[in-house]
Amino acid sequence: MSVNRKQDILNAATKSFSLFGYKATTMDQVAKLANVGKGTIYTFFSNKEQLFNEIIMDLIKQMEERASAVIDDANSFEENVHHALFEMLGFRKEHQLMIKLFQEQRDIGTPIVNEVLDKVEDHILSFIKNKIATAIQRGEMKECDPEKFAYIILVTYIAFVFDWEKKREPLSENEIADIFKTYIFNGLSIK
Amino acid sequence: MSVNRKQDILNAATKSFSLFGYKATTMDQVAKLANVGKGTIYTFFSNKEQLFNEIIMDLIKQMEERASAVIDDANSFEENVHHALFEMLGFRKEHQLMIKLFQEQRDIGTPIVNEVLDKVEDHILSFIKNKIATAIQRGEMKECDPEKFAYIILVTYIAFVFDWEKKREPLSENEIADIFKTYIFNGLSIK
DNA sequence: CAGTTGACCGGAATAGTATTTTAGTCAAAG
DNA sequence: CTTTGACTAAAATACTATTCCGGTCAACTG
Repeated sequence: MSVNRKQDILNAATKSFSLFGYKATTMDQVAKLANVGKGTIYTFFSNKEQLFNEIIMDLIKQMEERASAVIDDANSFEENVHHALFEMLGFRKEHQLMIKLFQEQRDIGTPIVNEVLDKVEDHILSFIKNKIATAIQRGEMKECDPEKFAYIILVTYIAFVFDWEKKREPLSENEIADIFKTYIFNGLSIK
Repeated sequence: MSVNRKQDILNAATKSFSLFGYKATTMDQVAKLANVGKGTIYTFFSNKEQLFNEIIMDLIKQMEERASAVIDDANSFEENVHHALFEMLGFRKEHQLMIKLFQEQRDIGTPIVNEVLDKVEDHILSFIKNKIATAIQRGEMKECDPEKFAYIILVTYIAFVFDWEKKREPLSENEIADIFKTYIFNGLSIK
């Protein structure tokens, strides 16, 4: 018997959620994958939803770590935002669990999945908001409402990274960076 | 018997689509509302989808007329875009048929409705694109890619008019105009 | 006896089937 | 000729039977 059954369960559940989504993952499945009895899961997690939430919290933490890792105080605010956002959106685009959850949201609309993806978006938004507020304080950009500006940035990034290419030629990372430089940051940065 | 049965049918169908949506509107229903036999509908329209399309084409025409009506060459490009977009989005928000179709897209996802709403969006996009191209030619704004810029404008407007208020305080028309002035047009207009 | 387990329960989802509805046709009526 | 509504086949819906699954807990184990 493993020494860290809680982690085994988390790993098994993550794998199963990534492979089959939230709805199609059964607790029996997770128990089998984790080599524990089903009852054991309920000694660590009060129910399926809480198990899921714990995994998502960790995922958010990972995203923020990756985004932070890519931010360099030597760079301009604009460059940092771009790198961080690309890191986060790339994460969303590559990470198996995220992909599966987006599918599930589109195809089934499982309420718990909707909730969780909302939470992820909130975290990204407040991450950007903080960066903006800091940049203003440091005098790197003009005064503005960080919440609204963060919203514009996120909405536009999502549009270009995910929606644009549904009906048009996909854009490279550099093209998207250019779009932001030209249309969004252009009037707001202080040179 | 009415002299213009085709128009009667169009009116009846518009009413029914507005009230019940595309899927829940039956051809029997339309026939009854229009006071014609069901067969008569098929002498003017080859099928339900074509009848629907004809109504939508007219709707698009109406939208463009309203948008054009509100554009004044004496005003700045920015003001004109704002007024036109607000007119169009207001139209979408108020027009009974549009409201019903958005509902149907959300709740059922009827493919024909998706198609049609896509077409509406395309028309709005190319409307904005044209305005941008003209503004550039006239030297009212800096050189830029009209397609991408139109996309940014539409995406951001939709986000602030429809999505922002799902989780936040709704914004007034003036606040939204200000947001665009501050964050989007700021760097692009030529004063 | 603390920690673990899987058989078991009830409600929820799904599959299978019967019934109804509806887009489109066409022979008859006007 | 144009108009019509009864008709048809296919699709949608309602209904029922069956399976599935989250969560529990009495029994088991070391």
